[in-house]
Amino acid sequence: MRRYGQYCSIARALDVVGDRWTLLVVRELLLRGPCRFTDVKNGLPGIASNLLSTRLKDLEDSGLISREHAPPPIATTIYQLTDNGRALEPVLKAVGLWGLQYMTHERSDDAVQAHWLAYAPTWFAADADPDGPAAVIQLVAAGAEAVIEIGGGQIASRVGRAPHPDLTLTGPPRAVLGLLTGMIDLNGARKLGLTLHGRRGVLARLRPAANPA
Amino acid sequence: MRRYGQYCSIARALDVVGDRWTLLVVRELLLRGPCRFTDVKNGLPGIASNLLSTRLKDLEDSGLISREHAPPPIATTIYQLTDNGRALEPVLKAVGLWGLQYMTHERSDDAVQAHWLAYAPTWFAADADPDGPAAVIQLVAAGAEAVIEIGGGQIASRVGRAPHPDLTLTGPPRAVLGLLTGMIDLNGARKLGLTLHGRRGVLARLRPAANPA
DNA sequence: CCGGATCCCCAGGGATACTG
DNA sequence: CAGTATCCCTGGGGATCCGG
Repeated sequence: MRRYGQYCSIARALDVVGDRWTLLVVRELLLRGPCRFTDVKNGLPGIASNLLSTRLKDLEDSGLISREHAPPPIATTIYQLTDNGRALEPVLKAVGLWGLQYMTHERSDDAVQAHWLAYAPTWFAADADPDGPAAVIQLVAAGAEAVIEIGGGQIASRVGRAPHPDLTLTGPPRAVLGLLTGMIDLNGARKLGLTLHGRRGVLARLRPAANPA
Repeated sequence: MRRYGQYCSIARALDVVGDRWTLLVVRELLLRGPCRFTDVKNGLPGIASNLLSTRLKDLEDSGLISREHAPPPIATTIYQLTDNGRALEPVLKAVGLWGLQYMTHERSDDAVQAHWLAYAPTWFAADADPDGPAAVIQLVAAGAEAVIEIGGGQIASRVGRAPHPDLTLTGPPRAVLGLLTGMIDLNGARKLGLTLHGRRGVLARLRPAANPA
């Protein structure tokens, strides 16, 4: 990792996480939680395995992730973020919010993962009914699945499938994301190919909160 | 600029501003306001002129900066951020806040600019006395000068010198930054070589605000 | 199959020189 | 002053191979 050599907080931060792929590795570990080398690699389509290897090593040296050798019968290495690694979440949030403007068009050769889409609402939306019952939205896009969990004033996302979701969204990534972020209304999303199963009133729980400056 | 090819807001953002030096170019234009090629270059010690040239071109193509040919007698090109470029400020703020942890030690070969130090308090501090009189702190570090202006609940920073500052801070960068951010108290900063001229009560106006999640 | 290591190749970045 | 042009070199992409 080449350094900028500037006594500036921003430059110092970029010395650590400014290399190519580094922030995306953090994104995957943040969204997936502790996981294996291959899981991280699957979440980063396009990365070369040797590069992921060196990135994980660098991140460990920087104290942003820790590696743990799980004992048999698992017998594999588990990677997870440290507290300082998780402290990068505000950075991912700010970057993600700014990047939303570039999501209005989908490229045909883009890779898509459902949990990338599920992550977006957590940046700027707040639970509009904090005292309401817990609600679960299931996302199915591009063959992958992710879950948005709403309750107690919080919005969280995770990889996987929920047993009994209140609402299931299926369709092209652009339609799913557009509806979740409010960039596209329900009619528009339907026209783009979105399918809804369940109580669509749950969507009202995702209300954009004031964007912190 | 190589693309990640992922339909993810974070990856899309990094496609635009993830290249080396790019965010630091934005930092300079944000802190300096509209300025010339050489001004930007002076604010980015270590960058090669050809690289700055291509970065400015890329940023213009992306719509983050605009270039303006000033008429004679100036007869030079002025670069400045567009609204979308300025919209990156929350990103710089999040990155800068996270990077503060790496500022506790100074490297001997680090470049320093006073306005980098002056920028930090604007990230997490709020004017503790919004109804109080406007106050000005002059920074002098590493031969350069920057100003922090406090008033009306806002904290702002800029390059240069103020005519009648309420307080002037002089000394090694680490001491100046440490005092401004609260990482070092007054006694500690003095021991590191900090000199204060004027009303040091002004420092109480810089009170850390709640860190937005 | 998992978790890498090794090799080759090329584009992007760094240093310097040069020009309108 | 405001950039281009040039050369060199490293870091990253891609494929393949290897030990557990």
